[in-house]
Amino acid sequence: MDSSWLELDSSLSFDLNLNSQHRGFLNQTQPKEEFQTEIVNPRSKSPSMNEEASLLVEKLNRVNEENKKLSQLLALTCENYNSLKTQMELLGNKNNDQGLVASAPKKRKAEGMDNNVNQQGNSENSSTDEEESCHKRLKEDMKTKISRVYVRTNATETNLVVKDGYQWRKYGQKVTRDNPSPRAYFKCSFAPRCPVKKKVQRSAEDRSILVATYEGEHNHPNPSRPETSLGSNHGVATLGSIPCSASINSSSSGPMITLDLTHQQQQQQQPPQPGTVVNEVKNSSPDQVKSPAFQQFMIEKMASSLTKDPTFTAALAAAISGRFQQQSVAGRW
DNA sequence: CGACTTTGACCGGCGC
DNA sequence: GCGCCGGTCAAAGTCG
Repeated sequence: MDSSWLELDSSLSFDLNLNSQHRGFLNQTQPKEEFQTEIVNPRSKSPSMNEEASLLVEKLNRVNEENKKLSQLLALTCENYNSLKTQMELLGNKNNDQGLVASAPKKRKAEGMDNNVNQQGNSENSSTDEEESCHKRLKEDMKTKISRVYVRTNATETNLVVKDGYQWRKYGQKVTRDNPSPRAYFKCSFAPRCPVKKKVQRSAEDRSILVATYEGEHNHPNPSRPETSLGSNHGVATLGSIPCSASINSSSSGPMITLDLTHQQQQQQQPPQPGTVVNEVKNSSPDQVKSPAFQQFMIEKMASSLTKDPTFTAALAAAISGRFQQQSVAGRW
């Protein structure tokens, strides 16, 4: 179990569950079949429109299939996570019972390392690799708060700029092995002692998506962020006790719904992401956020809050109808 | 002229 | 020990 696995897990859980919840939301108001026929019927006037409609239905079914597959993958991933977590807890308890903490990897220097772990590390080599990587990850989590933001941009653009309201100074750029796009390194330059760093790189899978990785916490307020600077179709909702922001954007690839579950956190340390189309943030420190139970709770809260929020439903309806209008206009030309 | 960007060099961790 | 790789430094270049 390494951090990349967890990142995948958390991103999947947000995106996919959101998807399934959207499906659920749509199903609540209109069963899927009806939803589809509503799309089809107005277009049954001409054969070409019929064709187009059936293509759309086909496409919709394909997407639904894909969502199902991904949901299954997510379930499997959560299952794996659960079992690993249980194992880790068992190992942790075992170590606590013995008054031991797993020894830190020998090769690593004690950079920002938890003193307890460092001091108690001893010559005993009983810990497994898995254990070591778990502890390494935990230490890293303690050391820095890491969050990721995905921003859709023009794939042809070459600049690696993610506008988030903070001032950044670029101090390096590298081409990494796993991604042909260069990775840019930024430091927060607004406050002289601000420790926050940012890495920006285009996604290897989708070059139109910029992946910004934030490390650390700003020790100053966002210089350019008025509290109400959310975009026109950006709204702030509360999922139970969990504040978040939601926005609907019409991009070239269609209306996309953004849920920012870190709104509360961002008010303190992370900037908002105006224009963000896909915004997933992994705050790795609280264990509870990672737990499947918590994620399930979040999903349920999200679903109920979204379906109850008239602003959201209106915006969603507008985005969907806008998309259909776009397609029917495009189909005519 | 100062602030910022670019880019090759350098450093340290890690795997073999 | 060696080489690879990600991250950082710092001199040179660019821009307003």
